[in-house]
Amino acid sequence: MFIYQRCDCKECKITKNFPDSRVMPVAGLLKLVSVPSRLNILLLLKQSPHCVCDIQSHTKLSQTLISHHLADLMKAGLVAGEKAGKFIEYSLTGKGKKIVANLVKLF
Amino acid sequence: MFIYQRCDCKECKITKNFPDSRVMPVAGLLKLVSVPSRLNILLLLKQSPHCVCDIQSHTKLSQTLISHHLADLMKAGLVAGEKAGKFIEYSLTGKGKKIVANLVKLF
DNA sequence: TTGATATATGAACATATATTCATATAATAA
DNA sequence: TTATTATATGAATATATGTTCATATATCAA
Repeated sequence: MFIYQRCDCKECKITKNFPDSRVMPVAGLLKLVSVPSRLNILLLLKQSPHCVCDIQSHTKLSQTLISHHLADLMKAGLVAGEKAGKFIEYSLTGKGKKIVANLVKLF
Repeated sequence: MFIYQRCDCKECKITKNFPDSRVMPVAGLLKLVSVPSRLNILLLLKQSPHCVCDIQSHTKLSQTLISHHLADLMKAGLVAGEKAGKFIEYSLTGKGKKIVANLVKLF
């Protein structure tokens, strides 16, 4: 077939190295951190743990939006929350730290 | 103010280190690479340069979609195209290589 | 020329999802 | 208890954008 004659990667390793099953989860993570408001929250948590109201005081984001984002980030395993009396301290998980560390290199 | 009393990061370095002007461009890049079809194209180009029809033969993406994505990736400076007769060979730029290299660490 | 291949592009469509709104729960303070 | 603070959550809305469709240009082959 003509097309394959012109193709450089004759063994076509790509689809083996990066099948959909591997690409999709990563794309999901990237989509999660690609939203400015969520990225801001992650950068805040990289500095130190914060409760929702702390995040509010550092940003222009609404309480509701922050809660939603934190829920999403927890579901993805990037963030964990620990109850501290009236507050809930949110912090990066190991996975979250690793990812944010890689992201910061893009700045 | 109450909120600041509870806040761990008293100097509030975050907004200085990561102002919107720095966060937004990165978020834009991340959004670009967070789309599975675009991420697939980048991973293909990481392997070696490809023309549109090569990418088509490696994926299930339509010619039109590939062209649109490549245009977007070029606009962002991640990809460059070089005319080779009837074809156009697309490859990662330096910036593109750097970013894809960091992304691969997330796999 | 004519036909086929390779690619680009603007408009339309479809869909995902960020954000807000209204409201509920839980804990603390008075 | 009541009032206030901290947070969560489902539904509704708003919007961005991925994808397709129709079509145009350019190159090469016959």
